[in-house]
Amino acid sequence: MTADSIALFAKHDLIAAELREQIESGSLAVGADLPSESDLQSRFGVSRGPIRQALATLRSEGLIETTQGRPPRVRAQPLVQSIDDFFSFSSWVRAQGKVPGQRTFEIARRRAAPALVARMGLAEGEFVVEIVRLRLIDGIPTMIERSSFHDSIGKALLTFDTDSGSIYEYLIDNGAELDEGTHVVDAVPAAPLDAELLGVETGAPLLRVRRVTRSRRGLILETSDDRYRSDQASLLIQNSRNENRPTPIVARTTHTVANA
Amino acid sequence: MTADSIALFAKHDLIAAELREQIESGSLAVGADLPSESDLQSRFGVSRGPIRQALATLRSEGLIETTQGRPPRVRAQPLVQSIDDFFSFSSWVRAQGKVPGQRTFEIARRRAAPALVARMGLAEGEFVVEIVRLRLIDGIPTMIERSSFHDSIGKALLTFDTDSGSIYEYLIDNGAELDEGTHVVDAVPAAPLDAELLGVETGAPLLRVRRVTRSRRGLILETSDDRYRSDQASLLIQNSRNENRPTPIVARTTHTVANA
DNA sequence: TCATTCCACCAGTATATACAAGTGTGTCGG
DNA sequence: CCGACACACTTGTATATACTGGTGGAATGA
Repeated sequence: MTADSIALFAKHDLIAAELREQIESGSLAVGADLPSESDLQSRFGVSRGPIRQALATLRSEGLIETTQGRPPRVRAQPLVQSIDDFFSFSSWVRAQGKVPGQRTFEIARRRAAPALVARMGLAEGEFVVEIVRLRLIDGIPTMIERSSFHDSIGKALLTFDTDSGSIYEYLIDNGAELDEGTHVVDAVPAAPLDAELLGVETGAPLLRVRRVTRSRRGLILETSDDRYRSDQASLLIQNSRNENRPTPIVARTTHTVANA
Repeated sequence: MTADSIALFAKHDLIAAELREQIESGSLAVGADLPSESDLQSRFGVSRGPIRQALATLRSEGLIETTQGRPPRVRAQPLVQSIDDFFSFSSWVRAQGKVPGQRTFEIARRRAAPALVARMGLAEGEFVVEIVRLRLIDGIPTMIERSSFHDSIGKALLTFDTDSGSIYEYLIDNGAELDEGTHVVDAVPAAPLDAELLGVETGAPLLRVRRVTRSRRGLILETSDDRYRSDQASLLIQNSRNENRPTPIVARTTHTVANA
């Protein structure tokens, strides 16, 4: 996990972080019981509130499961990705111990095409910065990325070496408020150019992820059309009817995960 | 929303349900402020704890967003599907005001093939119940479903009219503990048979969702391989870097949603 | 030996209270 | 007229306490 520079001053965040690290490092084995809430209270020297808040965080991340009457348990398959790993290709690949790569084919600042004007809610004639890149994992072509950035943040990209690394991280570091994203996932046939770059046959099925990224105020800052070689990447969703974990876990995977 | 027979006795659940209904009915408009926590305390006659728990639930569902120092606000695009709508094709289609349909091609009880033995963690020679169905939306072929059920619950299906409706709902009503699911999403070319049934060309890209459904105790009760016509259905994921809403929202959509 | 009962422990829920920290408004002064 | 400040209100965080109901193992009895 990358060091998160977000302030973690609250006790429940510190407690959650410590327990999370123990789980991810294997210090708390899969299936093992966590200390009971009262144990955690005395260990961390806090009251029950922060303990429960920390456990709720881990539960929402799918790392533990809780049952009334029993201590919390470490869940099997503690697959968790940080939100950055979902937004950023580079961060995702590195989190899996592999090496991300990219080859930029085009970066241009131009007036948005009519379809893009509608999709991004722009005024006619507004500029956007468009980038087309091939993304690689350990040198293997994996994804074609076509992004359009709002001019306000896109201009910064014109001076950025888009072959050097993560646009997402660059923008975040420069203060861009890429806050929330909507992703629509479907399957499309590979166009001739995409097929050649990805090393598949024309018409081969690709997993397409179209993303719209908004600022906190709802302004659309980026739209993207990412097409993955489906033998290189897939999407994983874990969800539960159990009221203890009402929200799903979503992650990208580099290959089909074993059915544990 | 279907009437949920799950017990909702806790006050925070009742409060969340009432606020949720006000949001979904439009009684609380998008962007409008919710009453402050102290207002809600006096309105519902409870202390601050259950109020905050209810708000946390709505926040995790993406219905509201909260900021320190300001009352909670109703989020734009309150797209929420119940968990049943994600597990059950029929429930999902009906929730969108459309008519689900199904044509059963095969239902059989047989010894599990070696690959299935491994995938479901069975003993060699164990029986499974396998079902192949074409699923339709308003009469339009949309998905090919190949499911394998653990014998313990599968036997009940042999006396069920699998053309009549939702297997999932039938099993739940009969006490099956289908508790959590893992879905792996990728893209595959249409096999000749699938292509014919779905009305697409052989090799056309299909969105494949492979599901493993487990009981609360981790026993694998069902595995399924669902292949969608990608012009009929797609997957939608909303997530946020904002710490207020750490968990994503996942939903199936019947067509590409407009980029609002 | 084995099933049943009992009980200590545990998480879920709820109340009351307190302080820190962010937001927005209104007032005051230049 | 407008900027700076103060203040009321709000959510975030934390403590202390209490009760309810589920779990699992130990003690009990047939």
